[in-house]
Amino acid sequence: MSSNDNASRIRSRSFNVSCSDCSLNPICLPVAVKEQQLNELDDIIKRSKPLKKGEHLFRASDGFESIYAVRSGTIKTYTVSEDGEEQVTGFYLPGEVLGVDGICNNIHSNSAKALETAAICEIPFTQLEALSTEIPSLQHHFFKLMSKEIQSDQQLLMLLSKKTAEERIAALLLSLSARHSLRGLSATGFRLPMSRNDIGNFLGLAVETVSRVFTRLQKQRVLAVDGKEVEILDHKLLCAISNGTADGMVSNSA
Amino acid sequence: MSSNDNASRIRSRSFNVSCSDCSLNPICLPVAVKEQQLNELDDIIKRSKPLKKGEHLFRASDGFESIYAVRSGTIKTYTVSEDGEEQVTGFYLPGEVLGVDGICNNIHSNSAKALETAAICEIPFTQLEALSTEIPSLQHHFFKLMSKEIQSDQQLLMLLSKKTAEERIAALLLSLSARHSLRGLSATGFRLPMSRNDIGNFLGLAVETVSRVFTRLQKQRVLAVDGKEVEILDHKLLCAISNGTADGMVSNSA
DNA sequence: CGACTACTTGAAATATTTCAAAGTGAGTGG
DNA sequence: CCACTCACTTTGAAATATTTCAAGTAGTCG
Repeated sequence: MSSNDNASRIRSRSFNVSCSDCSLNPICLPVAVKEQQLNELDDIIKRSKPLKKGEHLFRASDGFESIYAVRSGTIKTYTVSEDGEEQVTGFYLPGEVLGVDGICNNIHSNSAKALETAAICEIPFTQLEALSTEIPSLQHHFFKLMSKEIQSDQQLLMLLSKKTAEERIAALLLSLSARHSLRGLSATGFRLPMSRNDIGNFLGLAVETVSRVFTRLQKQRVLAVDGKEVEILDHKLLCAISNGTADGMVSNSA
Repeated sequence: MSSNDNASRIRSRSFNVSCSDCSLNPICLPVAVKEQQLNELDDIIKRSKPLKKGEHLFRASDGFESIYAVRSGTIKTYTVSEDGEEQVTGFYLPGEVLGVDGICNNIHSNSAKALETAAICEIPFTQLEALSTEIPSLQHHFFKLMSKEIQSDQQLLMLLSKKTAEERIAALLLSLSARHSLRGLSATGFRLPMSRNDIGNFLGLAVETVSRVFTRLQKQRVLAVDGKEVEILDHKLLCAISNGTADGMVSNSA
């Protein structure tokens, strides 16, 4: 609808928002750092001009230098297999950190691309490591952050190997919903920044299947979909679908 | 064949092998620690009596206290979804470290079970963190280790969403082969410590499919399989199969 | 406005699952 | 030491969800 919905457009000045002024600071790296040490973190963070839609933040096989926190917009990460197949490995919303896959070999194993205009904070890893030895809570936060990445990958594994198309899509929508909610945004209505293709790729489904599932979920009155705009009409049922308790709707209230 | 192949049997004394005496030290945590500091690492490691086949090292929802390094044997990790479905998330060979998934919520999200008698080093995480702030190379190693876990999960993702049954199994066999090789063991002949069921579960396939694929690969002379014993007869072809370059065998020598 | 890409829908093709049953192996107890 | 049981594995045939192929529609951008 609103052709002017550049909510995520970055005003030029905002390049230099410091962590202490950033609205994401309660869910981003700063959570791990005390007020007085925030400057130290702030000092190593580089904020360059926003990425435009389709631009790469880094590419697989690039040398690993930094990790990145999303300030606005959405980033998708993906790997390309030897035979050229693309696999989307994640979608990163504001406040989320990406690039940690590069640590183990000093080379990025994913590429990262902006799905829409995106402002990014770059955090040189060597400096972050140094800072982490000084600020144990930052070190700890980092361990947690990587652990969380592992967990979310593993949840996705479960999704891909066990679930039907409906379940996978329900799970993705619920994940996005929860993450929006964490950011103080609507948990029920939001815009999918990625294409159907990306969704299918991420979930291991053909585009056509994604499309069909959206249609089915609309017929069931679980969703209202209008292009990229999604509204969750029946959150409970969507949960049920996501964990295979659908149809009969055992409705184990909890 | 050899009914006495208890290569992995632990002699009672070996409970207390220190890191400096452990044959795995070039591939395990000690790689990150200088000779003189090895004692400090050694001091926080607990070595209890070996797990017997089927015993749990920890269970999902257990409080997270420690991470674990496998000294001998094989550990499988798995999660259980709300609806009770099990998903195998990994197999851990000697020298590999597991349990890091628990860091982010202070609760293990996986269960870990011995597939055969297994000796384990337990490393209390709080102490490891403290030590990591003192030994930057240890901190770095840890970041690497977790990063590697992320990468391997992501490779598995690719496997599950893109690949055929043949490709998945080829990839698993190649992974095991490479890891054996890294430990100085045969890359071509080894024993699968896990059941066909575990393989199928891990790869997102029905047991029957796993069985059928093994049979097919044998007919193609790629493998010789005798129960849990596997021999890779045609490594090159197995690689080709694993990345979808099979049949026509484009044989892009490299 | 036209060209392009993204999305949707239908019908046929297919790989894998599911169901069913038989074969194999290891471990236990007589 | 053999027989019995139980769990694991293999194999076949039918069922099924998803993919693939094909075509049409909608939305976007120059």
